[in-house]
Formats: sequence, structure tokens, C-alpha cells
Amino acid sequence: MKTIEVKKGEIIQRRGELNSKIYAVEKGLLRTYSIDEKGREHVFMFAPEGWIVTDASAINGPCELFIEALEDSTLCTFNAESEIVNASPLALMKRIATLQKRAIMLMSASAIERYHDFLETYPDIVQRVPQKMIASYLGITPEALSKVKGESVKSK
Amino acid sequence: MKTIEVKKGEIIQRRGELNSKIYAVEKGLLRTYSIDEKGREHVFMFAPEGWIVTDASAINGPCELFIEALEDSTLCTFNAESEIVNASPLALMKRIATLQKRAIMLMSASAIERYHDFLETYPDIVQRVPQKMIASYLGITPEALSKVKGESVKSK
DNA sequence: GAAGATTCTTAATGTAGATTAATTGATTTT
DNA sequence: AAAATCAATTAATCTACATTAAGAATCTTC
Repeated sequence: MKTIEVKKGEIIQRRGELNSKIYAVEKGLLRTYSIDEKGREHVFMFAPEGWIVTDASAINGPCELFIEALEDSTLCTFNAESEIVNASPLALMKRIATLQKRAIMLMSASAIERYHDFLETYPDIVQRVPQKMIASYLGITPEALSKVKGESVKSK
Repeated sequence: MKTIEVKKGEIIQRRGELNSKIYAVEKGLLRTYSIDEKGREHVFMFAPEGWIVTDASAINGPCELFIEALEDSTLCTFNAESEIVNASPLALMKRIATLQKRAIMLMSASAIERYHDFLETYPDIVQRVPQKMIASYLGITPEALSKVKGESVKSK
């Protein structure tokens, strides 16, 4: 375990790398994302202060997600291979619960509903993240997000 | 840990129940699903022989998913609260990896792509599950699935 | 095995969100 | 600070999938 400092815009981990780690965000903001065959980015999650990030691909296999610092950040890093065994199973269960909710949201909720869920999940980061990354997290285009927000304001 | 037999159609666990368990399928087929505010069902996962099912909500909190037997089945049940601590963190990581892939699929892939992913994930159950449940798993309507399959056959 | 219920398919129409494109505004670079 | 790059909004058009409805097929239940 050691503490590192990263600059805004820095890519901390790339797809295909083998040295998968667990990152605990002490200060700053990270995002993880994948890139599909068509070259499109999909934000998988954000991680502000207090959150933990790790690529959940096969241990010792190549990782699938990119991890990027959206702000200058301070991180604690753990070696995934050795630490994962000691990691709290309860913390892992919490991750699973979050993912379960996310999958169900993506299956059943409209763009605007998912946007409100985003606001609840990450109450403090709307102003810190570009719209296009929020749209990407929601699985829609920036144009669609802009439209949907405009409509929900008008309808009040 | 004990072995139980359940009949086709039996609901093994309901949303809101507190006694969340882990089920290992020895024989048969289960599905888990949620019901949203509009009363629509969403299949979260299938579990044929060899798969493990558990609701991933907060330990000791009420569970969110229904678990139903789609065939007469034989299950090993574990008490989630006590066993989860001993459960292999690697198994939990595998669950997370599967969910991560599922969320990314739902964000980025079209209905037909998700259908082919379903066929890869569950190669042996297409004939054992009603179309409407497959559609529900994919996040689309049975009508849309029917259409999309017809088109993909024609285009060959 | 007939009657009813449920499931699957096909087709017509509707709509959320994608795509394309143009405009404005914000950041970065020189 | 002008130039260049990047981000956000708005609008027009397009498309994948939803909705509704109806008919055919399959599964229950008496």
C-alpha cells in the first residue's frame, strides 16, 4: 500500500495492463471507462473522495477499463492480487449491490430517471464533471442529455 | 448448508424478505428478477446448473430481487450472513466482472448484439426459457426480440 | 379433448433518443 | 489577445425500439 499523487488528465490505468490495483480516492476525482469496438467511450463509474475503484476483470488477467484522473488527486493504492483476498467481502457485496442497481436502472429507466439517479448517487460532482461524461455514464448522447434537462426544467 | 427441492414456478425468495440466502443450482434452472414502479418485470439473471444466485442487497437488509424456479430444481442453500465472509473473494470478483460487462453491454450494445451476448453467456438455455423472459433480460419487449431475430435470420 | 389462458409472431403507428449540423461559449496554446 | 481547439446547446431529420392490436400457436385445466 502506498500513496500517490496524480495530475488532472492523467491516465492511471489502461485497458490491457496486467498490474491491476485497487485505488482509494483520498482527494480529487477519478472516472473509469471502457472503449467499445466502434471507438466510443462509456463511463463506467465516477469516484470522488472516499470511493474505491478497481477494475473487476479476472485477477491477473488484463484489465478492461481505463482509469483517469478528472482532477488533481491523492490516491492510496493497494496491490489487487494480494489485497483482494483480505478485502472485506462486505465491501465487495456493496459493489455488487451498486452494480445490480445500475444494471436494473439501465434496463428499466428512461434517460431522465437515470439522470436523477446519477444526481442521488453522486450528489457532489455535477459541477465537477463535463456534461458529456455524465451523458456517457447515462448511456446517452450529450445532445440528448441537454434536451432532456431543458424539458425537465420547463415542465416545472 | 442444506439441500432443497423446488418445483417449477415456485418463488424461492421475494423482494422485501430479510432472510437472504445464497443458492447453488445443482439441477434445474432459476431466474432472478425485479419489478419496477410501473409493475414491469426485469430479468436480472438466469442460473442453470453450476451457477450461483444471491440477492446482492445490503446484508441483513431486505432483498430487492425475486428468485423463481423455471424448472423443477435441486438447490444447495447457504446462509448469506454467515457464509459470505468465507465465500471466495475471487468468486465475488467474478460476479463483479460479469455485472461490469452487463452494465457496459446495456450502455453500448444494440438489442441484437445483446441477444448474441446472451447466447454466449447461457449457451444451453435458449430452448428452456420463454422468449418473453429472454426479451426481459435484454431490456426489450418480446415483440422487438421477435422482430430482431427474424431480421437476423433473413439477412443470412 | 374442448375451453380457456398464455405465449409467440406480425404489422401499424408512436416516440425516445441518435445522428448530423450549425451556433455559441469556454479553454488552451501561441 | 487572437487563434485554435474543445464543450454545450439547439434544431432538423432519422432510426431502433415501444406500444397497441390482432391472429396463430402452445400450454393448462377441467
